Amino acid sequence: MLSLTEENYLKAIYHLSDGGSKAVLTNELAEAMSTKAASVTDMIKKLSAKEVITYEKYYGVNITAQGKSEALMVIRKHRLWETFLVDKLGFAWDEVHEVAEQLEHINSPRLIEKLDEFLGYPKVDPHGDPIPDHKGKIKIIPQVPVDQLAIGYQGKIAAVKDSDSNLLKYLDKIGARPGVKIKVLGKEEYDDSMEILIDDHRVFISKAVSQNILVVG
Amino acid sequence: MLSLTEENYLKAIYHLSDGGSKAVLTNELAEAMSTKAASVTDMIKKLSAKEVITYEKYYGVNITAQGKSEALMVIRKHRLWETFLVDKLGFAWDEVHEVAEQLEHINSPRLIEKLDEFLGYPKVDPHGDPIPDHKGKIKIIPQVPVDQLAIGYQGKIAAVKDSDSNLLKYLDKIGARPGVKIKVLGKEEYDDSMEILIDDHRVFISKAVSQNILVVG
DNA sequence: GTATATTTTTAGATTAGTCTAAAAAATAAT
DNA sequence: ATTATTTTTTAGACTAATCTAAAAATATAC
Ligand SMILES: [Mn+2]
Ligand SMILES: [Mn+2]
Ligand SMILES: [Mn+2]
Ligand SMILES: [Mn+2]
Repeated sequence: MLSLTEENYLKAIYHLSDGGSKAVLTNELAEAMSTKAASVTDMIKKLSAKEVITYEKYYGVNITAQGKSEALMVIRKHRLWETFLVDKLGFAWDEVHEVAEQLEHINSPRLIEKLDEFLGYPKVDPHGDPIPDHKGKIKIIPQVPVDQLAIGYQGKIAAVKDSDSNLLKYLDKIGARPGVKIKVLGKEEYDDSMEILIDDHRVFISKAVSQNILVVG
Repeated sequence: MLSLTEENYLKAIYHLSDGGSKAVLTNELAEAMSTKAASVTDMIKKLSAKEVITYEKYYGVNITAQGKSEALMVIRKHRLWETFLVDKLGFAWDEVHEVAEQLEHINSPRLIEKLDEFLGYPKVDPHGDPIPDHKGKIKIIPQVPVDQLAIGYQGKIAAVKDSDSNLLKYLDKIGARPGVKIKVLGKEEYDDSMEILIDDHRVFISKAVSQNILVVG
């Protein structure tokens, strides 16, 4: 059984390791958790005692199969609750992340199964992120940020980064939502800004924005 | 700002004091919180520092106006979530209390207002308990437990105690739900059991049961 | 009205999560 | 191959919430 804080650490480790494919360093975890390296060292000792990660001194942490499964359950809850807030309660997509950060820690398997059913077993959350199923299986779609695309690329927006409310408000304003058509028209070498077509609408976006829009790779 | 534990203590104080109308003793609070008197004394000091209760050594605690308002907000959330679980997710009424104990601590005023709207501004929860409105106003209906009724009493079930799952399953089986007609036919002096009519259905109930069915006083 | 029993409070410890400051290990630079 | 820098770990301390055991206050009994 993991505490709320342990769940948050584990989720961060899952994300920073790209789903378990690489080791996570103490400092990047400290950065992600807005805490100090010393606190991270303490916590990773506890998490490795609980066998959700493995830990080699000075070389970072790796998530175990069990840890991955627990992290995916928290992510499942987070994304189901975000979907509920948008689809059923009429929240805007920029208002849900903070509340979901709380709701993801509610412990009731029955609640999550019922919620999933109530929502019609959604495959993705309001930001385009895939929702793990009740077995913890997640369909990882390889996603590429728009700033890495070549001129002339045509495709569809797969997802957007969901943690910054102001970014989401802006993306909504320019119509950059999952599923919408996108085409790269030009790149400005000077400041890495881009000219793109969103649903046949021409817009100029800064690098800070292009990094946060993801298309299918 | 109150911690989760502080919220739980305050809620217990509100209930034990009958909504603020009498003082609560250390030991009854310890009993209600399944903890030790020493822990209660510590917590009481913190709560009175936060001015949600007043505390006189050896004479128990009283809830302040601010404390009452905060307790009512937690109760509002608890009962709205219970209503959501039953009405929208299809939970049985004996399955919701434990989950609501967790959900009641989610902090998001917007979430609660949206949830209230989504549920159609319900007046009572699945167990017949009144739901405080967004101002914290609660319609206190004076309720009397069935074991205190005289033979011949006729009326309607107002509410049932909601914390024991087995009791609720049994009440459901005999049809004892809020709003259902009830009539007292007889009382057995020997064991305080009663013969009652529930929706024109004759049943015998023990004292343990009759204490947990409430009618309008 | 003194003795006994009950209730409540204090004292001292424990655990989870966090912090700052200092030591140790690993990496980079001369 | 030393020295310097960066990263990570340890050491020691703090807060919230809990506990047991002992002391103090209140209530009850004779
Ligand atoms: Mn989110
Ligand atoms: Mn999301
Ligand atoms: Mn309840
Ligand atoms: Mn209830």
